[in-house]
Amino acid sequence: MAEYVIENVRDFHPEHIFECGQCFRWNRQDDGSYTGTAMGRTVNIRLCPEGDEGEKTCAGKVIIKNASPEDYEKIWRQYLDLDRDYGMIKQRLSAGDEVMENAVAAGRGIRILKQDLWETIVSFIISQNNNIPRIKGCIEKLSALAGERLEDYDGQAVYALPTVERLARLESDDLAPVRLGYRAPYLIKTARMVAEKGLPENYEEVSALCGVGPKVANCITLFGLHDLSSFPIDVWVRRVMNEMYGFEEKDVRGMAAFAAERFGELGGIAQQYLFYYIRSKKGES
DNA sequence: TCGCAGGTGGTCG
DNA sequence: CGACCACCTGCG
Repeated sequence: MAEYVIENVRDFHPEHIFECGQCFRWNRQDDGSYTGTAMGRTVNIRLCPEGDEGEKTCAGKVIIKNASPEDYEKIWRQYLDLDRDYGMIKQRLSAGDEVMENAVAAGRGIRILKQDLWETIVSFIISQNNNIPRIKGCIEKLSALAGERLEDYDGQAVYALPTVERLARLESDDLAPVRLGYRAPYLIKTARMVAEKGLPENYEEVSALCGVGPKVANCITLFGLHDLSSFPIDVWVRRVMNEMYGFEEKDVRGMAAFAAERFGELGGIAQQYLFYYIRSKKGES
């Protein structure tokens, strides 16, 4: 199987990237690498740390299994956001902010993936009031039920997420095997809205979709529209803001205003460090 | 058993 | 507006 090797990558760690809550179709392998499907392709991604500081700074070679040089230039370079200087971003976020300094140290290899807009819409509608293993299961089942079959990987059948058109023609009952619960009608309604009016282009249009409130809308603008200033506030971020920045648990307005003021255009990236940080701390206890 | 998991839509006052 | 509250589902 073809491998593509990227030399001298910095600030990149598969575990941080694929476990920081931005995506649901990447799965950890025994060797610490991640296998996943995006943009119609299935690949495996791993980091080989290099140098004395390699492990600490997340620097080294990134190896993409099942990718050609053309795939890399056309897909993965953008998808993995490899042209952005995260070292600089981390420095700016950490300056004068001890909480963020620790968060950045915990999730130092995070990068914000440039995901497909429709995929983020479907994924984050499913994510509401739900847990990550079940979200992943739902997305897999939904793809197997109504998605296009892609090239097999490792002898396994792989399916794309259902298209807007396909989903728009289905009824909620058709999705019963996916076990989406009350989210099934949200998904169908949203697919019909998008089939009718096209994909949303800003926060307001994203918010108009069915099953999309402020939290999911911010996830979609951040991960699907690549607006890095978006700052999704979920239970975990509320927890960090409460425990580390001293906000009242329910003061979401105050948290949003603080994030806009403190993190500005980097709000979304800051959110990912905070999310990864608090979740990794919880895993320790 | 029952609360919880990356919230939202509907319905009150 | 803002504060409730029901809601599919599966797991500990």
